[in-house]
Amino acid sequence: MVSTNQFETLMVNRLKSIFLFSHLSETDLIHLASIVKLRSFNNGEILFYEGTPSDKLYILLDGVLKGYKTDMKENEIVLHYFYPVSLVAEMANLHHIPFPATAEFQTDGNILEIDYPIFERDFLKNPTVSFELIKSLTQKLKYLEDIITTRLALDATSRVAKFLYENGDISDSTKRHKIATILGLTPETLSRSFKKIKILGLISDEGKNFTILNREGLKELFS
Amino acid sequence: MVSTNQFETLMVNRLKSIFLFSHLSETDLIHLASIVKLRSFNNGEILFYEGTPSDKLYILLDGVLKGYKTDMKENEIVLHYFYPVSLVAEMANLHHIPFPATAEFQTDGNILEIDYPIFERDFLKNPTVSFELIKSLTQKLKYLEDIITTRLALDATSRVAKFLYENGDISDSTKRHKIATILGLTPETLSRSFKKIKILGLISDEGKNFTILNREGLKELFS
DNA sequence: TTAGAAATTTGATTTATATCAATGAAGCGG
DNA sequence: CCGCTTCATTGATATAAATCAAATTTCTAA
Repeated sequence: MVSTNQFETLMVNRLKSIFLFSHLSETDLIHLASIVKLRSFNNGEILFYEGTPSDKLYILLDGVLKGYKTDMKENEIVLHYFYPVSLVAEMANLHHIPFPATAEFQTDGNILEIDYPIFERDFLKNPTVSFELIKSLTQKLKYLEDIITTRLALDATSRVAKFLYENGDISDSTKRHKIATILGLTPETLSRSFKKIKILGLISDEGKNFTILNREGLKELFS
Repeated sequence: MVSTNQFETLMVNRLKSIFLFSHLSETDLIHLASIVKLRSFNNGEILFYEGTPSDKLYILLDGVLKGYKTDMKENEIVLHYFYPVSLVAEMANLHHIPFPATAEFQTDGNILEIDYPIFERDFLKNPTVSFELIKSLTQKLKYLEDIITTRLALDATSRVAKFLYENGDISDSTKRHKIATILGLTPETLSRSFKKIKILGLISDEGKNFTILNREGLKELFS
């Protein structure tokens, strides 16, 4: 069996490999190691629910996490898919407010859970930490801006055109249902929009896969 | 006529009174004063347009500024009303991307314009500056989250109920048209929603002013 | 390889809200 | 105080996308 010290060393090394902590001193890392916990989740498990008070800061180390809100008809509004390594919902911590959305694992994954009050007191003033935090926050602002642009300013077909323009050939293997959720559409509407774009000659489909025939034409549809 | 030094002193004092810079050293303030410019705007003037490259950081000192995007039918999607003292669109600067929205003055006002590249190089690492920046960014994230919750997850009547719940009696003098814009509704729909809520007995109107009769009832409508 | 399940497409209908049109009420300058 | 302009309300209609219901295609596992 390994001793506490060995655990500590392992954790310190793991922490050092995370962008947010890469510039911390050895002393800081050891202190940090004492306030974090590694947790594993299975596909489908919930990390936290919308409205839950937040006193933990989460960093996604492995797996894919979906952040979503639920509307009046119990439909999911997907805000974001998180891929490792990301800070999750740090805004809630910083403002001491409940989590604004639900986070659900889409694959098996691992989370680094940090005791937030202590982290705030001892690490938030650190320039590298705050700089990385700023980067993460602005990235999230960009995502939300984009959701607003896409979902409030564009109609169904324009949203699909934008998606194709931005995600190109990646969409091949992605389930239509998932694309529909990302775009805030029903699968039926998505299908009809794909058809319109096909008729315009901007894409063609061989079987299940799309080929983009006219990328600039797609852009025309949403801008 | 005042000398350069007197101008500098005036500017330094003005800067010191801004939360973001209140903890800077005298040396820093003098340096900062050399990269800022004070600009006045009239009601209706545009500070920047959506899509314009951003190399200035703006701080709103006086007046009210409206941030909005434009949808496919040329409708405004109001993202935010800025009141002094606020950072404006810092996200664009931090990520070196074009402004994501248009900013238009709703009253006469004053802006402090900062040369961003120099500011980033010389001030962004300052712990107080970055801390205030984090606060401002998280505040904006909250606004955007709220827009998404309101505009994507709630129907018209629920949005109005939420607005009444959160803004209470303030709405008295506010033009219906402005409320409608904030909620992303047409004045007609807003009027019909008010009527529904009136029939439910949650509010009453004497002439132009509303009285909230059942605040908890309002909450029930949107949660 | 094939049967059954799941995903996608297509068509018909419904729904919420925008739009269009008209009327009524309130605020304002003379 | 009056007429004019702006704002708010009400009613009728249009529209985009959701929902409901099949039909068809694709995937999967025996």
